[in-house]
This record gives sequence, structure tokens and C-alpha cells, in this order.
Amino acid sequence: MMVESASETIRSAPSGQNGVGSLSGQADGGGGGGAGAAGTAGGGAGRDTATGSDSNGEMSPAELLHFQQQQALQVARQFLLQQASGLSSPGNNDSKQSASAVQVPVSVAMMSPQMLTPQQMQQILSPPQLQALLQQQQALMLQQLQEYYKKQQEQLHLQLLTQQQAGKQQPKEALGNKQLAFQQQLLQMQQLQQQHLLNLQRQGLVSLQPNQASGPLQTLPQAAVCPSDLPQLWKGEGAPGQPAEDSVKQEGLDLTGTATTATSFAAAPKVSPPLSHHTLPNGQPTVLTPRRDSSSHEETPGSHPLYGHGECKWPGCETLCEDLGQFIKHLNTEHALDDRSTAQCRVQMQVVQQLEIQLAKESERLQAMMAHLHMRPSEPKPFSQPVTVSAADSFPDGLVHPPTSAAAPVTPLRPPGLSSASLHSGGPTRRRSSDKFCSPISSELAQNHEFYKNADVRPPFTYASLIRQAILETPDRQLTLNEIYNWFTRMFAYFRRNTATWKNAVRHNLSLHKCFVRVENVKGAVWTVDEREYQKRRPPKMTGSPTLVKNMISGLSYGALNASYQAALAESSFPLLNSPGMLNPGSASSLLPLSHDDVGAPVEPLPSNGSSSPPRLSPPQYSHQVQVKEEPAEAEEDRRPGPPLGPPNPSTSGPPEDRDLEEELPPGEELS
DNA sequence: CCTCACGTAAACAAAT
DNA sequence: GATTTGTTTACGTGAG
Repeated sequence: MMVESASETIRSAPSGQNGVGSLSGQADGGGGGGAGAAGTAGGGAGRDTATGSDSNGEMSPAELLHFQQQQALQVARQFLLQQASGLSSPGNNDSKQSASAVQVPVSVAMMSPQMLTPQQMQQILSPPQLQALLQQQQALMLQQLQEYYKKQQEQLHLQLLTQQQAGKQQPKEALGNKQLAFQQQLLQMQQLQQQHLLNLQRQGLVSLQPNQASGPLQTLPQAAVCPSDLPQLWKGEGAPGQPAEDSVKQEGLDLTGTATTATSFAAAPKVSPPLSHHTLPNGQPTVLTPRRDSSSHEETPGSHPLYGHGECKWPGCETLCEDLGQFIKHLNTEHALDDRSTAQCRVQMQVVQQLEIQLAKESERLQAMMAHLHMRPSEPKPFSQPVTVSAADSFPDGLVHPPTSAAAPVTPLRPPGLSSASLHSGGPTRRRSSDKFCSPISSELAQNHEFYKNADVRPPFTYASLIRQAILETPDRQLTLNEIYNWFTRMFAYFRRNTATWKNAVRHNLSLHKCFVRVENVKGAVWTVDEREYQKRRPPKMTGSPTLVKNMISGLSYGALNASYQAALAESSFPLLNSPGMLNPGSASSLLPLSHDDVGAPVEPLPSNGSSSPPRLSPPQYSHQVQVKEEPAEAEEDRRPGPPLGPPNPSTSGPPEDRDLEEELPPGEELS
């Protein structure tokens, strides 16, 4: 009751976006992201001072060198651009311009070399996921690009050395200047990289996922700086007096919040787009054609990598420049080699570095996953494999997610497909699909806990699965009806309204499903879960039917996908394996309250005997399965604990409907 | 078209 | 007597 009122605030959000927004606000408020960013920046901070401390004015010699190098750079850039366009556009040239939907087939084709046809992939994956796939692909390309950049840098370095030798007589100052110039070049290279990154990002190719946008910021696993933050980082121009890096650091910290909000998926697109239009991962359309802009070089009449749409695209700088000339001027004056720029570049480098690391990790993981999945053929089910594999192949998560492991509980701001009408709060839509994957619920909940808690979005689970989850989450594995209610309201904003309706549904489910066992307690009645029964009622594993997978995915989408995917995968792979393993069957099952560990945790073990399941209302038999606190005596079968409420049970009373239908066999087998 | 699993509504009864 | 808690039944929907 009280709970309901308390939660009123959030619910107004009809679309769920509001909820998200607020959520994001809170989330980043923690400042975890900022801290991480700061740390990162700080790492590089130490050195910068040496470089550009006093060099303000441009030296002619330096400029000369500068020009020379720029020419080299240009060639490099050109090449890069070609390469880039060759990589990204050719592949999906046509598609890129249109909505992501169009990209799908291509990306799918790219991503799922084996096993699946694009159509299949399409069927299985929702557009967002496909997009994510594409992103992953792009990221790989990016890596290649970066490698190329490195090479170019080396070349430049050589060039510099040569020149230095040639001009030995030059005063040391000049040499120093040269170095500075060189450094500038390097920085530009970095910028280029970043630019490229951003471009891709803008096109929704490399962008972060909703999860990531928030996750990393909140927990900042490895001081990872997500691309989207970058702009924000840049934005902060160090205070005049202060060491640039510090300022950057600070700004990064401060801005983290906004960054999160800005990037959080559904968040308003316009939130201080650092560079021109920073489109959301989703919003493909608005994207300008950055490549063209950035693709050119300084010399090229109309463009410069840092110049586009009439404004300076230096991170954090949106100065308007009439033409290229003006821009160049601006670039030279405002973004000359100085502490600030250097620091920014360092930050940029860090960012790139992090991304690289991240990418490597994710790639590795993907490889491992694929390798693992490909081994599955051993599994009895024939078709299960293709599907699973497809899912793996396509698993969008791979790319963006910061090593989830490190990212701890990552509570994405906008996990499930909000956009999807199905989840819309208002609609009484029923998408129970996901329910089938009961286990996923735990992991998904774990991940999206915050989201469901605050967003008025109906969780993609059935009442049964939710109830079960609620019960399993408690140490005792038992809850009173009221406690279940409370859990619902506590965990889901959605259940803070229409209480009569869903409470009725909860009760209905408790009564209806055999898997919920009512146990009379000293204090009253509590509800427990008979895991075996619950498992029984589970529909055939998803692996069997692609459509199921599809449903699930579409129902969850994005953040949720991760968890559910994993869980589903796990479930499908080891139907019962996870259950028996985790907990000790016997005594007060160690709780393992839906710990981080994906699927396994919550699932009740109870491999126990095969003594089928009695008509639901006779708890006795269950007692050993579901340990009910202070219910020792239960063991006796006919002594039904005291279900005064329960239908006059047993003895002869005709088989309560279907309840006993399932008694036949040990659940274990058929499930798999 | 049928069946199943679900969600929702509602009637009813027992317990608080 | 009003609520809460449980149980059932009925109906509609979506998917297989």
C-alpha cells in the first residue's frame, strides 16, 4: 500500500521514456562513470605538461614541417577514408542511407557466415539487435583502421627523424618545435581516429548500446570510456589556469551525468550533441553524412576532418565557421598545440585504447561463444543447434557491452525494448513469450532491475515466473501473499497501479499453478515454489522453435537480450543442469538469491526422487523439495499441513483437474 | 480449427 | 462487516 503511493512519481511516464530518463539521471548521479573517466584521464595526465607547456606561437620552421607532414597525412587520410568507405559503405551502401531495417539483411549476412540465412536472422533478431550486429562488424573494421593509423604514425615518426637529422644545425628550440609539430600531427591522427569513430557512431554503427551507455557510467568497470562520453569529455574545456588534464578530468566527471542522459537511448536526442548531430544509436536517419565531411582533408577545398556543416567539429567545440579558411584559422588559433589540446588528445587516446581493449575482449568472447556453440552438435536436438548458433552469431552484445563480467550488475537505463509496443505500459498486451524462459528472468531482472523498478513498463514475464522469482529470491524461499505483492510493487513500477487487477492475477496464478505450494506456517500461510513442477510446465525448449527465440528476443530486446539470451542459451543447453547443480537439494537450500550468476542461481535444484508430484495441495511431499522453514512435520503425507483453504484434498477427491496429470514422470528428462 | 498457456474479470468462500 | 486470502470458472487472445 504505502509502496504504491511512494512510487507514483514515476508512473506518469506513458512511453516509458520518461521513466528511463529519470532513471538515467539517478544512475549516473552516482558519478561512478565520472570517477572512472577521471582515473583514465589522470593516467595520461602526468606527462602532458612536458610537451606543450610554453609553446604558444607557431614557428615557421615548425609550420614547414607541419605542412610536409600534413601532406603525408593527407595521403594517409585519403587512404583511410577509402578504406573506411570501402569497409562500411560498400557493404551496405544502399542500406546505410535508409533505415536500419534495410541494413538488416546485409549485416546479418555479414554476421552469420554460417548456418543462417539473412531471412532467418531477421526473423530471429529484432532490428535493434541487427543494428548492434552491424555495429560490431563496424567495430572490427575500426580496429583495422586504427592499425592503419598506427602505421601511419610510425611513418611520420620516421619522417620526423629524418628531418631532424637533416636540420641538425637548427637550434634546439627549433627542434623542440618540430617535435611539437610532430606531436600535433600525432594528435591529429588521434583526432582522425576519433573522428572516424564518431562518424561511425553517429551512423549508429559503433555507437554504444543502451546498456552500455548507462552501465559503464554507473559502474565504470575498467575505467572504460564509452564513445558517447567522449564528446562530453571534450566538452569540458579546462579552466584557464588549471592543468588541462585536470580540467578535462573534472569536466568529464561533471558531464558524466549529462552524458548518460544524453546517450541513454531514448533520451532526448538534442541533449547537447557534442558534435553536430549526435544521433542516438537508434535514430539512424538524422545522421548527416559525416563521412563525407570528415573524409576530406585540409587541403581539399570543401572540407576538413574537423570541419563539417559549417562548424568546427573538434570535440567540444562547435564554433561556426563560414568556410574552410575560417575554420583553418579557427583551428590554428583555438586548437593549437597547447596543454588543453594535448590533454584532450590524451583523453582521446585513452578512449581509443579502451575501445580497442574492449573490442578485443568482446571479440574474444564472441569467438569463444561461437566455438563453444559449434560444439553443441553433440546435443540430441537437431535443430536446436542452428538456432542457438544463430543467436550466438548475432548476439549483439558482443560488441558494445563492456566486459559484462567487469561491469557487474550493469543496470541499463533502458533495457527492454521500450519502443516495442508490447511493453508499453498501457496496453494489456500479452507477451508471455519470454516467460517461457523462466531462468532468464532472474538474470534479466538482475540486470534490468533498476529499469523495471522505475520505468512503468510491464515486465516481459508471466505472473507465474514473477511469482516464482519473488519467492526464490528470498532466503527462505517462501513468501506470504502480501510479501509477494510487495515484491511486485517493489520491483516493478508497472505493478504499482491497477493493483486490483494484477493482485487478482497473482492470486489466481498461485492457485492455479501446481508449482506454487501453499504451506501453512505458524505465522500463517506462505507460498513456496515447487521447482520441479515449475520446470514441468515449461514449454519445450526454445531451441526447438526459432519463432520462440524470435519472440523472446523481440520481447526483451537490447539489454534484456543479453541476460535472456544467456539464460535461454543456458537453459536450452543444459535444461536441467543448472538446477541441480547450484543448490544443495536437501536442507535449507542455500539461497543464492539470484546472484549475479546468470541462470543457475535461482533455479531450484531438487533433483530429488522421482516421487512424482502429488496433487498440488498436499505439501507433504514437497516439503523435502522446497524447504519450508519451520515446517518439519510436513513430511507426513496425508497430514496435510493445514490447508484449510485448500480444496478438500486428497484421498479420493477426484483428480483435481489437470493438477495430477503430470504426475507421471520425473520431470528431469523430458525437459531437456 | 483445436489446443495450450496466459491474462483478466469475477463469483465465492474462508479466514482475519 | 470489511478485508484479505484462496479457489474456481469463464472468456478472450496469441501461438503452435
